[in-house]
Amino acid sequence: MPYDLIELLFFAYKDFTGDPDEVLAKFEFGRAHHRVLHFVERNPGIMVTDLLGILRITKQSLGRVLKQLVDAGIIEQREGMNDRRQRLLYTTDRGHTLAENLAHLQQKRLERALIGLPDGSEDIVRQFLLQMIDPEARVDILKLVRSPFPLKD
Amino acid sequence: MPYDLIELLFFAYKDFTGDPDEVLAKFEFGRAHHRVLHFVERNPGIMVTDLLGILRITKQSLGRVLKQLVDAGIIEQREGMNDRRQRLLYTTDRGHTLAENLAHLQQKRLERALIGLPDGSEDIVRQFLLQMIDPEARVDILKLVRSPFPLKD
DNA sequence: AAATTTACGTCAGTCATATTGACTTAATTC
DNA sequence: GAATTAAGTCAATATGACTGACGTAAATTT
Repeated sequence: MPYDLIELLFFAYKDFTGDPDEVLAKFEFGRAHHRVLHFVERNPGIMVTDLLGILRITKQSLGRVLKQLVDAGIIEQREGMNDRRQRLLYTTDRGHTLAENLAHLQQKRLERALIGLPDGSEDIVRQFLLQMIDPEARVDILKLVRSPFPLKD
Repeated sequence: MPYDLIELLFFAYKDFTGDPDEVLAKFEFGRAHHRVLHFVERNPGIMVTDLLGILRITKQSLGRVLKQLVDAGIIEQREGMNDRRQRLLYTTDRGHTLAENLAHLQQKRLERALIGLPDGSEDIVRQFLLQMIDPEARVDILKLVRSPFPLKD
């Protein structure tokens, strides 16, 4: 039925990722770096394996991007206290600042998109987006995003 | 403010494009082919130049993908009647069928995502997505998507 | 204590999609 | 006739992903 929503989502997502892209380009980083930075920022001390699981990419794909972020002083690796095989990931101060800047751009766009919509629209959009996700993945993603509202699943 | 929406949108979009990806893989096509096919299907007889404008990619990027679609009998090129320089693009019967299949998958997912939401939610989502798009681009995109509802702006 | 598994990293090669810049051909417009 | 436009092409490059294989150290299981 809703044919136009396909296209609106396509263009909306394009602009949504476009804001960070401009900033990242100055650092010679791409979207892959953004994703890594974002999820490390949101999950300080995350294991490499778990990050791979979230991003659903291979170790090799992550490798290069992560190395560049570490070399640039954006992300820091610390040995696990319990398990010394682990290289737990944290953002540095610089990394934290960059991550906040990027998130801010996207939050601003989301806020602007909600302006003028009826009360409760944010929750409707939240619910909509959750239900766009494969049902099996929703529980895991809900834990990850720590959504501020009770979402009936 | 809404931090979780960033991540929900990320995962939602991933699954949204995931459905077509599986089908396209059987044809040895990728997402680039899908985008071209989609907009040709929706705008039969579109000029190459206009398609480039919609997708915002370069002629060279389009070139390879378009050639593969033409070779596979998915898209057809016809000389413009008024202007013989033009190679107007149309889907073939096969292309039309494939495009419908792919759109259907995405429509189904959108419909499922709207289930259980209050009346009027589809319009709220539509408005939200439109407002996620850069303001300057909205008018052009509205013409393109031919949205079934009057969108205030 | 030995064997297995896990966490992480790396080497090598490949593919898809995009880019920039330069150039050509044919047709249309001024 | 000159300039512009529509489309295509050549060449080189970059990003971000993949597969497959292998290595090392640490933890866990047997």
